[in-house]
Amino acid sequence: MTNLFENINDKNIDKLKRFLRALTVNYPKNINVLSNVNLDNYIAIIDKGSVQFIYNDYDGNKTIIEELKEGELFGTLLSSITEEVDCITKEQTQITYIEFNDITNDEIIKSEFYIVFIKNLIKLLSDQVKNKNNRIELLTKRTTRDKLLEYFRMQSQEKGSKTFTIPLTYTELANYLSVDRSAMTRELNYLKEDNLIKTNKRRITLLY
Amino acid sequence: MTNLFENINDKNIDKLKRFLRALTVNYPKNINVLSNVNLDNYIAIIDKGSVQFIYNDYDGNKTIIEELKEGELFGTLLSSITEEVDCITKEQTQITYIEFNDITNDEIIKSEFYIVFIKNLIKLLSDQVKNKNNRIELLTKRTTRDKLLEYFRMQSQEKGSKTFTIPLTYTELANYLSVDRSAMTRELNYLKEDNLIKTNKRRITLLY
DNA sequence: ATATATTTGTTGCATTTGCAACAATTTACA
DNA sequence: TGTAAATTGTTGCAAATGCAACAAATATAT
Repeated sequence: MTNLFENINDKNIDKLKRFLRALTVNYPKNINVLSNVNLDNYIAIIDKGSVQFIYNDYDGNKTIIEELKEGELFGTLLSSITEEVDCITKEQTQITYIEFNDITNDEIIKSEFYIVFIKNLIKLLSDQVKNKNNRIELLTKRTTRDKLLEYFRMQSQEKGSKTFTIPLTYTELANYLSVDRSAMTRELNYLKEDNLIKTNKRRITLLY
Repeated sequence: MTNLFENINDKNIDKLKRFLRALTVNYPKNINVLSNVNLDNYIAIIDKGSVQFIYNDYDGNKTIIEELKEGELFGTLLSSITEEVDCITKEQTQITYIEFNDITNDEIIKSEFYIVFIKNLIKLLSDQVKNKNNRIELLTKRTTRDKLLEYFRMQSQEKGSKTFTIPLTYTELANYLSVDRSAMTRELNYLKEDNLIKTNKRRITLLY
């Protein structure tokens, strides 16, 4: 995974951040991040840790919209951040905020590492689109079975093996695929009965 | 909608494209675009027209994955473009291809409109993420009813009115929401019975 | 203008799925 | 280490939805 400051040495990272007027904040676990942010049009990068975006229903229900990990982006530029959405740190988390307009401010564009930075940023944004495309591909499958099989196919391809360990808990996976967890467990059992997969905890083997 | 060459005059656009070694191609209707592309790691921008990405099933079924219009992006950088996917022009369409590495080639970074171009590109990519996020928000709704209501809410907000005309045919909408079209029609009827909406062709009025 | 293609409307039926309500197991942490 | 919290497993049931197979209405092309 590329990070925003890939191929820039530590000294220059500090300089770069100063030029960008970037704001880097360290949060403890379980902090509502958005409540502290007073920026206008910004991109936020998760340097370390992870956050959950939680949608608060009109009648008090909470839905996890997404979970972002190291290297992932959010911000007004990328998503409609509304009143109803909280962004909660899942662990100690460091986030860097950059104002959109500062991406091309006078100071930064003259620096010798600007090009590298821009390339990193574009790469990160592209990866973000790629991730979303993958999730959309899963979500558009009509049945839980197809969602699971497609997810396993992707994992298998990524890991280069018919056997792999999924990087999510089953609860998180159900959320990611947007299906009921218990119904998903049921479908996993059917897949096993049909000899399409074998599982051991979160270790999956494709049998076809 | 921002376009890649926003705020750059026509003369400079030509220069910019030359510097970027950008390839601009005009396609007639119903052409398979990807079959002609011989680039490595690229971003493609739809300058004019529209395309459909179509997934070809192992047993001959076709599914429309997505439809991209003017200003939207695709390419190896943004999506896994595989054997099974075709990209078909829906009308006469102009597409510009840019190699990722050329985004920061020596010639281009010295030009006076580079900054504008970079900002446009980042804006376009961000918009792309935003679009995907919106679609994901819809797709994660568990019922057709909720998908429709959320879609209408978004449209209503965007248009700033309780009455608006949806920019898709109902067939396309069903595809976008990934639900069966006939089941969607049924649900639309329920929504009308429940006095939540009124429709006239593709003109929707929210009654709440 | 007319034939052809596309979109829309409708309905029965089988299947899938969400939901609820548990128990059992595993993990986190004070 | 012990207790609380989170995750996983299971199942009955009602509701939602995909699918198929049409007819009707629009739109598109020659």
